[in-house]
Amino acid sequence: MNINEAIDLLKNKGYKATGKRKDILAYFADKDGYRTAKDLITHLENRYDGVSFDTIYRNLHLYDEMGILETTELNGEKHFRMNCTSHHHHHFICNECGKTKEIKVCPMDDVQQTLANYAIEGHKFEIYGLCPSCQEH
Amino acid sequence: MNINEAIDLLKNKGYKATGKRKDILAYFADKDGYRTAKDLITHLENRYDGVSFDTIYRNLHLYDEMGILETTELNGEKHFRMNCTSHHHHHFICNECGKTKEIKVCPMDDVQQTLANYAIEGHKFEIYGLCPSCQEH
DNA sequence: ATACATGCAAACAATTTGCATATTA
DNA sequence: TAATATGCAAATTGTTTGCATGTAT
Repeated sequence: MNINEAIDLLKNKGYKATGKRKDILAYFADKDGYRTAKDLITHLENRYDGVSFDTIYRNLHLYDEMGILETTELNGEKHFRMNCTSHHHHHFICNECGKTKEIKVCPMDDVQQTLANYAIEGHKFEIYGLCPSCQEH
Repeated sequence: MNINEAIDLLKNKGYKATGKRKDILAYFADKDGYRTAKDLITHLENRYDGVSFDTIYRNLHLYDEMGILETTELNGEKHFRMNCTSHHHHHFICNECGKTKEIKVCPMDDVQQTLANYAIEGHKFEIYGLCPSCQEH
């Protein structure tokens, strides 16, 4: 998902592509890791006088529902990143810098038959640790 | 991990096996799913006049650190269940009743070599959905 | 008796909401 | 202009902490 696709999606659904909405998209577009609402607001404060958490959260939720962002919960805080809808995959998440590395393996393949009578609505497979560069400290 | 093991562990580490600590253990001992602090307090309120979240949380954390309980985070709330230290495994978690089903497959086996230069500190593999009985609604 | 546990009250942090105003299509 | 977005302030929810008191060993 890139910025223009996301903006089109917004417009098609009757939402307005405001400056802040675009800036939020731009913020996530060039990051390869999960970021929190706090990360985002500190970034936005540099270019706007007043940015409020309510707007941030409203838009993060909107983007999440629209599938523009993906969400994960870590230490009681929600973390967001651009959604790569093109192919299903999972992430290694660095505990230090938050960067992610894509994992192509999806364990669900091995588990489907084990859960034959269960209605699967979702799953999560995440690996935490230190990426190579964060180990050099 | 059963109640008596947990109580011994407490005592060995110099902690006291108080009535509430035992009741908390008893609460989790016969559940096969994750429960929240709120679940626990509603249960305890029936047998105690005053139970406070601070005590609950203090003990849940203690049990978590001691490895008596395992924790997962779901919808901004921490969920706890008895830790089955005997063998490493994962869970299907019912979105309706919270019950879990054990999954023997661990996807980490397939991923180790992909992350050769990464220091893995933990991982999470959880499957969400509806268990067979919760589908009959 | 003494160290650990608890309750109380209050603080915290992340997130959400109502409502009036501002902004985009 | 008509519908949607935003800011403000305040409320909510989940969780944590300090301190005085209570309790298990």
